[in-house]
Amino acid sequence: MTKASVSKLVPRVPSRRQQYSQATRRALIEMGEELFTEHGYAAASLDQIVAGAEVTKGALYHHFSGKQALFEAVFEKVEGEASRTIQDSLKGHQDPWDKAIAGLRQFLVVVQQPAYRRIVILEGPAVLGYARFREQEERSAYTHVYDIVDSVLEAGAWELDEPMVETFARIFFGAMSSAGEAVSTADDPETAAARVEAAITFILAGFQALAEQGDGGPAVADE
Amino acid sequence: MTKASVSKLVPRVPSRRQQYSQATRRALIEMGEELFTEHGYAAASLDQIVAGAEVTKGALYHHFSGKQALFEAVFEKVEGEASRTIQDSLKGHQDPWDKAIAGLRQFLVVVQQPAYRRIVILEGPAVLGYARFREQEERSAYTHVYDIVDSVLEAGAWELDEPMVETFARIFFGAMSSAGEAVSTADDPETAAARVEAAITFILAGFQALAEQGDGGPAVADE
DNA sequence: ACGGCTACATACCGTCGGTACGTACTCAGA
DNA sequence: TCTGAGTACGTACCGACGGTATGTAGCCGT
Repeated sequence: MTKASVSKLVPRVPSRRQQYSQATRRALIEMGEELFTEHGYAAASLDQIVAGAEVTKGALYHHFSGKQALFEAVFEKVEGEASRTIQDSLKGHQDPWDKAIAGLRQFLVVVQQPAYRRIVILEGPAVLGYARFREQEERSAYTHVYDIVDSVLEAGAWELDEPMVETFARIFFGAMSSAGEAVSTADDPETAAARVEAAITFILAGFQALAEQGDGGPAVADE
Repeated sequence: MTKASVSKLVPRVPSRRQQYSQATRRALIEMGEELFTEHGYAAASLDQIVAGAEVTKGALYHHFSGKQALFEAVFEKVEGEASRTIQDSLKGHQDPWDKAIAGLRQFLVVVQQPAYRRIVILEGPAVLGYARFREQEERSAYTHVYDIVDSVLEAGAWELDEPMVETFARIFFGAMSSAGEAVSTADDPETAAARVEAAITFILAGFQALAEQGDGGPAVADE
């Protein structure tokens, strides 16, 4: 085995040069997050960002292929952090309904963070385009929603195929994004969040009621 | 009464000059709709738009204060047309549940139109900002959703205050926007739409089940 | 020790949104 | 009918911004 192949298998201490490089990269992403959050994608200029990170455009274009690539890196960071806090909130819950409520609560917290609102929800789709936006989403926040919805539907003992679960997951994800946005812009976010929780709980209670009365589950109408 | 005041009270035939002016204004909005839909807000340049409308930037800036104002005019047109078709679809239905399904169906049709998807759903919030976006929305599509949700909840005989209805309306609006987007990007939009309809119908059935078993309705938890 | 390559910095370009200003044409009033 | 004023544009230009081409200092393996 050659030395080169070894260096790819065992974790290596990054050289000082590499450490510095990673530091400037992080600085760019952090300034990007800050300025994109504050001013939005279009209004945040690269000159501002590189000035804030105390580097030049040369550095930026060395690390990223352009403005959109920087935004994507920022997006990944914000989305990843949010996803992680949601995932954490699910631990310690076994009952699907409890998990659903716990995840909902944490999501309502996340969605009030300015960076998440602006970068992920508001400008993410428009800047990245739906395709890339969903690609990113599927690997993080949406996954949790899907899992939760899947558990809840399974608890109802309905036998649904994957696309149907997917449909429910999309619906709930959209519902919660919209609700979250309403919460974060409300005069009193706390009671607004409580209302959303009540509404979702009510919808879930409807599921339970249907399960108890032996409903056959959602049926796709024939054309 | 002076002649001037009369001219403001009775509808007047617009002068030839005014007619021409309105024609160029419409031409600008139409080209804006076309290019914003095809390339997106940022990538559609004013030069392209005025060239397509066969006028110059002078004309554009005479009618609109800038690019964003033009977009807003386009937004209003697209949103207004969509809203009207939804409103039409509600006629002839009395039962709240029927109205809900009819409205949902038409919304799923509307949301597959490229102009509505791109301009209203995808880029609307980012370009106009949440505040103005919601302002526009409240006057059109969202209003129908609110009315339908209100009817459905009233049919359930729950006594909900206005903010609670508002919360449900937001949730359903978000759910349907997201679902609609999923439908329009699906390989087979028709069956995808059928799935969404089944899912929403199922949720509404849950409401009915709760109503029948005398559920007290959604309750906001105390802190 | 040294050649090469990484990680930037500098200078510059084209495009785009926006503005300032000029002008032809319309239309109400004398 | 003539006229003056205002509307509805057209033309020329500007600054800012994203992106590129090129130069270079310093680390790093050999």
